[in-house]
Order: sequence, then C-alpha cells, then structure tokens
Amino acid sequence: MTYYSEHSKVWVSVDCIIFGFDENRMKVLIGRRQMDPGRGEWSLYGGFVDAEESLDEAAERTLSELTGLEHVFMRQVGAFGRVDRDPGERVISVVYYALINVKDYSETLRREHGVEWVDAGELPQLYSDHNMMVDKAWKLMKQKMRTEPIGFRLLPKLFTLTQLQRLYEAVSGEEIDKRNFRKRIKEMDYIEKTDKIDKTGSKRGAYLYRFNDNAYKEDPNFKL
Amino acid sequence: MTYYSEHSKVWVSVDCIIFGFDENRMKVLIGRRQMDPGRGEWSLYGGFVDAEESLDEAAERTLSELTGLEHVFMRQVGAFGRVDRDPGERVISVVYYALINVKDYSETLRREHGVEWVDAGELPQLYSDHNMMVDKAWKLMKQKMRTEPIGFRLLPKLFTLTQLQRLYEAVSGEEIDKRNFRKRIKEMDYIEKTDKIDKTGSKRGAYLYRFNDNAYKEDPNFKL
DNA sequence: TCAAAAGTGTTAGATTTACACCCATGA
DNA sequence: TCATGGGTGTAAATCTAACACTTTTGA
Repeated sequence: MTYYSEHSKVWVSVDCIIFGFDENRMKVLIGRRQMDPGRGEWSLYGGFVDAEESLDEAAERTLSELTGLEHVFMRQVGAFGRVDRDPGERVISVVYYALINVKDYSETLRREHGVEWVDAGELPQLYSDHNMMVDKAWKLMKQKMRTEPIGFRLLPKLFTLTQLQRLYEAVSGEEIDKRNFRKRIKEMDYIEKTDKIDKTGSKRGAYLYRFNDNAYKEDPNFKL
Repeated sequence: MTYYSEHSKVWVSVDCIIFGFDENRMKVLIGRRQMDPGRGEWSLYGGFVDAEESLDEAAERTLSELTGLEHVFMRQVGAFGRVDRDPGERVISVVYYALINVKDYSETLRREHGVEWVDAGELPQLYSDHNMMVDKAWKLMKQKMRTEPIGFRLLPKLFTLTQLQRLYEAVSGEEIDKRNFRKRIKEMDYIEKTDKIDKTGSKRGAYLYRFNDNAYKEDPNFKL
C-alpha cells in the first residue's frame, strides 16, 4: 500500500561539519572526495540516509564512521536543496555540525580516512555547496556558543581558564579582557575549579576547571 | 547514468508554518488534513517536493498555492526525519515559516482552502510531528525578530507605533514600556514617521510609520 | 635572574529600567 | 464632559568595558 506514489522520491544525504579547537584556532575536518562526481575535490564528510534510519541517526552514524566517536554534540544546520547542487544527481543534503575534542580523535584513524583539520577561516573551495554549509554552520554554532555552554565539548574534560578564553576568542574573532572574562566565569557555579594544576601551558601552572552539567541544569543560565 | 543507485530514495515534503498577527495575538494558519493517512486531523499546510524544484521553491509554491501571495518572507526551520514520523510512508519534511500580513490573505481564499488562524499559544494537537515543527519555528522566529527587522512583514505597510509595540509584546510574551519602546524606535532612522494618521484605533488618531528597507540596509542595526 | 603565563579589583561610562502626566477627539 | 488611546522626559540602577601590577617557576 503506497499513499504518495504519484510523487517523486529523491536521494537524501547528510553532511557533517566537524569542528575542533587546536592551537588556539577553530578547525574543520575536511578530506578529498572519494567518489564520482567530484572525486578528489576538497569536501565535507557525508553519506546517504538509509531507509531505516532517521536523519539524526544518519548523521551520528556518519560521524562515528569517520571518527569512531559516539555521544557527540551535534546539531542540525538545515537542508540544502538546490536542484543542481550536486553535479551528478539530484540529492538533498541535510547538514549537521559536531563539536569534538581534537585529542579524542585518533590520529591513525584520521589519516586512514584521509581527512585533515583545516583552519575554519582558511578553508579552500569545497565540493558543491559545502562552503555555504560551513558558513551557515559557523554562524549557528557561534550564536549557540554565546548562549549555551557547548564550548566545553571542544576542550578536554579538565581545562584551564586561558584555554577556555582562547576558545571564546577564536569563536568571536576578538580579544577578550582576561579579568572581565574570569569575573564572568566565577559567577557560573557549574564551572568548577579543581585542585589539579596544568603545567604544560606555563611554568607556574594553572588551575584546571571542569564543566558540571548537572549543576548547570539546576540553574541554566549562560552568557559569554 | 546514475551515480548513487545503490542508495535508497525517499519522499521529501515541505510544511509551512504561516504566522500572522491579528487582534494583538500571534496566529498560525492550520487546516484539516485532506489526504490519507490522517485525513481530518489538524495539520500544517504542506506538499511534496517535485523533482525539478528546489526546497525553497517548493515552499514558495506551497505557500502561494494556499494564499496566492508571492515574495513572502520565508525561512527554513530545518528537516524533520524520524523514520516513523509519517504514519503512511517514510517522508522527510523540510519545514519553513512565513510571515504574512493577515489582511493580505483573502478571506474567500482562506475559506476555500478550509484553513483557520489559530492563536499560536493555543494550538490543538496536530498531525504527526507538526507541533514540534511549530515549536521550533516559533523559537527561531522569535529569535530572529529580536535581531532583524522582520516584524514589519506581519503589519500593514503603514502602521502605528502601538501596533508595532503590541506585536513585539505578543512575540516576547511580556509587556513593554511604552516610553522606552518609542525611545528605541526613534533611534532607528529607517522606521519613518509619515504625516498620515490612523483614526481606526483611537479618537485622537495616531501617526502612521513605515519601514524603509533601503535606509535599513545603509545602517543595518536593529535590536528590540 | 628573567621571561612567560597566572592570577586578581576598581572605576567611569553606557545601557537599561522604572515611572506619571497632559493631549486630542468622538461619542 | 468624559473615556480612550496617543504622546512625551528624567533619574536611579545595572551592566559593561577599560585598565596594571604581583606571583610563580623553569630554563
């Protein structure tokens, strides 16, 4: 029994914009496209949506295929549906962005898939409309980072305040005053100081902090 | 020649959340679903995406089919893709919201299509995941209305400051101080006072204002 | 001993909020 | 004449932004 058979079906793919933070820069994971058409062009990592999986599941599967990671923060960016966006066939693509900690992604696996971390501000021309996808994802991510505590997904579980500040500087594109920044952090009780000290960033060492998600849920207000 | 033939195709539809503003309330246009499955349930207005049209075009076509209106402000909300979201078949739906001036929509046409303006806060249960769609569209629209001058799409070309204020009150859900509101409006040079007066809202009459899009583009900053 | 990053408060300026009365008109 | 919505300014409170020096330690 088919209800909608007079209408035409299309291929639907998902494309993932995987953001990372390394050396004080926001990075995006891109690789050379491995299939025709467009083989060899720089491209986001994606895949087709199977008949028996949701869009979110397809995005999670695709991300996990590439990185081996699960339970990653992902959000949908939207659907891209120009008729000629794919040079081969008509394909509608639903785009997601993900935030991962670069250190959680095995270098071996990364090389096996032939993908690279590239500065978000210095992306080459990408396949099809992938640059537009990144632009939109970047805007959404930026917006969300201002109002929700999602930046921690890009850092190790324990991080220094300087690391956190550099992250917010990279996302906002401007320098942040150290004292004002720390003042605001102190007001957020769910950003907890530990007694651990990181000595890799300085001789003196800096206290390590942790984001406490349960504490956040009790008093969810965030603004940076 | 087919590149992606080993993958499966799906139906893709668009659903439109059409916002209006009337009697100081935000409204959404809904109707009784005219096809199986779900015939007779309250539902958003939608349609299938044709092979030779983009998603944006499909949304515009759908809106115009229902309202006869063109060049309407529309934005994509996102793609909804749970496998079982449609009780009939697997259909991925790409959702758009539109802002129209209720007065621009012919009552005759509205009745012909059997759709109604319902208070955005008092929607009945809708077909499938349509309530989730409205929730998300509402959030996005609200957010955008704070930072971009799109509210004017819901008002006549000429409007009084009280009308504008009521609109922003309806969207934000809280009362706004009249004097503070007008102070902010005065700073936006692209909201132009005309010498026309509206006497329908009060005995004394109120000046009518106009949004000047070209003037806005020269100095695009808006915040309410 | 010195270079390099960590850590810490105060003050001026800008923005936001609260608030009350007179005006013009049609019924 | 009076009820109704239109129109206007000021002051307190809050928030934001600017700013500089001391500490610790490994090289």
